[in-house]
Amino acid sequence: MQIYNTLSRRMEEFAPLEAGRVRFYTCGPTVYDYAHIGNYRAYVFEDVLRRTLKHFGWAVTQVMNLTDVDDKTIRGAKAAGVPLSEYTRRYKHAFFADLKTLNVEPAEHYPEATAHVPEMIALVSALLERGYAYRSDDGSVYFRIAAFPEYGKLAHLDREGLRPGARVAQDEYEKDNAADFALWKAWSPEDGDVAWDAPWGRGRPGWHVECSAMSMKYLGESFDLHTGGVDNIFPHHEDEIAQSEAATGKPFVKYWMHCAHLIVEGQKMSKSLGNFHTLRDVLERGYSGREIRYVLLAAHYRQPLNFTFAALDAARAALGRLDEFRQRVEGAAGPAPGVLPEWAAACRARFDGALRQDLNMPEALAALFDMVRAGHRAMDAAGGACPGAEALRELLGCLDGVLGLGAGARADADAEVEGLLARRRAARERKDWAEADRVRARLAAAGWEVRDTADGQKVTRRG
RNA sequence: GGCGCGAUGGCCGAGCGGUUAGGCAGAGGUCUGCAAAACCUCGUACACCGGUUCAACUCCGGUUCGCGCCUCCA
Repeated sequence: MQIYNTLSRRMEEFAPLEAGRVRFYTCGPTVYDYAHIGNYRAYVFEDVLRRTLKHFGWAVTQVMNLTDVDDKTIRGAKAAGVPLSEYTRRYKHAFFADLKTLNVEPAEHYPEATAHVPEMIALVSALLERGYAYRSDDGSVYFRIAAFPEYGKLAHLDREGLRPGARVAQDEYEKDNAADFALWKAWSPEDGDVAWDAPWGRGRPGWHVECSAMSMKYLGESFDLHTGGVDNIFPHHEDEIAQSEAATGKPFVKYWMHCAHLIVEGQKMSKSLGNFHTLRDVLERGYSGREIRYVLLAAHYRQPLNFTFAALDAARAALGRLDEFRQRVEGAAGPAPGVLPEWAAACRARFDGALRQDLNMPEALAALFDMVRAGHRAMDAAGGACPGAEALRELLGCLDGVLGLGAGARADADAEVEGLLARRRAARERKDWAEADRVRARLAAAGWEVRDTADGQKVTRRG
């Protein structure tokens, strides 16, 4: 498959270092708060990527880190008056619950920063030994970018472009060069009891070194794929490359993929605009994880995505259409395996082709919807019969292995609903349309939609 | 200032040098007791100005507007 590699800024044919297996690292959350839908766009993108790799037959080893020590987590724990680990545990659990809501497949490893400090210390030691890092008077350790000529190759920044910006913290006067970044931060009183002992002093690891140490531990010194949001390109991923390649002398990552941000109702998501949404917020408005997932994956990952509630409504309708088709196929499926109809085979080819083209999900979905139309038409023409329904059902499952949209909630009618349905059936048999419509209205009020089909009444849960 | 991205029909959102993207919403129709679902038909879409070309939404140049990154935000 073709993917767009941020490193080369062009499309490349994807070929993992080891045949048949993809080693893949994903920057995970900093667990200091609930993640927002922008974060989940990245995680859903990575999930679709992971599922696509598996769909094309590669075995996948994916690692997603959990940053559970940094300025924000320390500050949060302090404000809450609880130990750091207790504070972050809550958000770790929330994060995994959210992934489940969005039907994101679990990665193979979720290493926590606080559990890998020895590995980070080893990496920093190697960088010190090789002359790529230096200690400051206060016991911090910095990476010397002047020692790594390729610094800037991912972000395509030259050193001239790295002038000190307004955001450089004032307390970083210890650095030789303003663009040098911290590998190790010396303990300061605000850190409280959050500290580890290193040969050069007490403190805590810098953020970038965490990803280098943990990715290389689980995936090796060189691996295939590293992903994240575009905002991670610089400095985070640039710094990871510098640290890792300086320490090992080997290429760090072969392909880098970054997803664009999302905006909300046409505007940048921000708390002051009141359009900052966590996943929980959106669920509370009555939308399902499945609907949110649909919206997040329906745009190409390298394009900014405009997240709107109108789009969620459209997603609900689109998913309803998919569910309708699936149910019709399942209803038509018999025991004979059958042969996949031609229109379905065409869809499969087009769907796969779209994925191979740098994960073109809009095109893949277009293929799916075209198949839905062709399928209904074929079944209508055949009086409801569907030759090859078994094979078709299997295909739908296969495509959903990539999409992860699953089946709609199949709520079972309870006794009361069954009773109403029986009443309506009787009314219809004696052509008492007024009574039939009254019962339908009652069911609708209870959230059930009735449809009269050739096979009798069918109810579906609405809302 | 540096690097980069975008502008598509009411909304979302692909794409390609010439042939229907797709979804949602809307209009008409078929079917149905009525609905619903499904199917059929319907929108003279590609920011603006030039240029290249037999042909440009698609390539090139410029303009306007918007956006991202330039030290720890997916």
